[in-house]
Amino acid sequence: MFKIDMQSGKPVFQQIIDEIRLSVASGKYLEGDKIPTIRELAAELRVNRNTVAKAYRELEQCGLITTRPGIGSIICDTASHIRKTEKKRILKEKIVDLLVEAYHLQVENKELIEWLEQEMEKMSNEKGGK
Amino acid sequence: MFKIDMQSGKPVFQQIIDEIRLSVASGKYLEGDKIPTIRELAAELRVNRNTVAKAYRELEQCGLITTRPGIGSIICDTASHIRKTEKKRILKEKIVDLLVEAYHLQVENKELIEWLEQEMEKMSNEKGGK
Amino acid sequence: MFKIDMQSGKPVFQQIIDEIRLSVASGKYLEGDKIPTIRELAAELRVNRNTVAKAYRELEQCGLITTRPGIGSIICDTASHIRKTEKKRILKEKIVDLLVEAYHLQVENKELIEWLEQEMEKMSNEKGGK
Amino acid sequence: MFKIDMQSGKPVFQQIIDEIRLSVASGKYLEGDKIPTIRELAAELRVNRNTVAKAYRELEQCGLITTRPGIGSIICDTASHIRKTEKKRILKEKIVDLLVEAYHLQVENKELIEWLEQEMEKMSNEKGGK
DNA sequence: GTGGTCTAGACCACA
DNA sequence: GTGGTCTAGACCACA
Repeated sequence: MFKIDMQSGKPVFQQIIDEIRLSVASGKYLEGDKIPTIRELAAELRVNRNTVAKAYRELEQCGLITTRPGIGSIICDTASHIRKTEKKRILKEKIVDLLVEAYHLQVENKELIEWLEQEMEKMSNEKGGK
Repeated sequence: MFKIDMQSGKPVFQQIIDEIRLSVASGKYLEGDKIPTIRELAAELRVNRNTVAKAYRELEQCGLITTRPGIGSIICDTASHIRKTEKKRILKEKIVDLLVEAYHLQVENKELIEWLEQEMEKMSNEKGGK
Repeated sequence: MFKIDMQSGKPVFQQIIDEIRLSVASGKYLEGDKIPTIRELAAELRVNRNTVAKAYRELEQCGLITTRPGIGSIICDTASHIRKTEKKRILKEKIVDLLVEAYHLQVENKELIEWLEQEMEKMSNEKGGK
Repeated sequence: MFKIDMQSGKPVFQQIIDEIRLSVASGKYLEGDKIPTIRELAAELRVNRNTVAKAYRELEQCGLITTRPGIGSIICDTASHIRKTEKKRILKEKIVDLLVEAYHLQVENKELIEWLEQEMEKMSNEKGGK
């Protein structure tokens, strides 16, 4: 599935959240798909069950999955109903971060957009191939 | 100069780092410019001297500023000598983050690129206006 | 374990760094070994937790240990991948220091080498005895 | 004469002390030689006069130079009358430092001794050539 | 006046 | 239980 990077500094529970969100965004998981149980994923990633539980709890709270005790978790909703201005605020913050980093790495705007478009295509291919 | 958001969840020292990196990226600071002393910035932002010192220490360690006891700190190097493959790795990670977020917020690729280009223009204007 | 000398003029955090580097060099710690937690070492040496944390942060930054929140710290890498010329530069500086000191103390070169070899043997004995 | 490295982290006054001690150890200065006045050296190195004054004060206090107001400073004594056990203590500390560093840089004992002997020869040549 | 070191102590996130 | 962040405040070395 995916690997946890213990050296990365990013909290383990956050890595799990990010990976599951990526799986949904790239089409690996579709609405209604079952995802691994907390026990299964904890065993596979060799992390504490509480850590996986925390990740699932947050994913549930933001509406991406539903966890039913005894059954497991399923992807429940890929639609987000946040207002446009809020969306713009969230994404602009990430965009500025990206631009600042690119500036310090001395990467040209043109090249940055190229890489962005490559990743967009890669993602939509993964979805198409499914 | 800028404000610290105590509610944001982002550590104060990290906000300081991000703001100074942004100031360099947007051309507000140029190589050789003096930045506020630790004491000055701490007083202005109303945070502890140690917190500013921590931010400056990290900025120094990654080569953006030089701090000399008894003198203060200056912007010392905006050129980064990281290898191309490494640059690509760093930026692709941030790009994927951005795309995942955009997907979940149901923002079209086209719109995302538009917003990115707006921010690019805004930054280069700030530089030009200097 | 070891003692902190509050009179020595050498900063406490630096003494901690030096002692742990010595422990690794003399074979007391091997790759993968757990070292005391920040809290434990602070209690034992009777210094502030922040001071130990600073020492550990620097040891981590130069790649000798890995610290993980909630877990503790382990020795992670005794191999240094610095280029030969760089190694020579670093050590020659220390060698010149040593020779200047020996000159002013009027210690003969022959005697200095003798003492050096004694220390080398002492260290390798500690490793062998492990 | 020599350069001050403002980036090195070593205090400026300490760099001056080290350089003058080196000059004596390597035979560049002999007993009775005049060294630059505080004003001259401060001008040449482009550092604060107080900083040079501090270095000279410490050199005088440990008996290496004599400063006479209005006249300047001369090298006055290269003989140190410290007891043997004290000498050994001072040098052993520096030797252990050197060995720990060499270990972490993965430099063999044999090679380290080779480099030490090279520096010894270099120094004695400088003296002979005088 | 400047940054560096250190303390005591509070509160938080994570495993 | 572990490390991380932050504060208020003291004292020191250096320029």
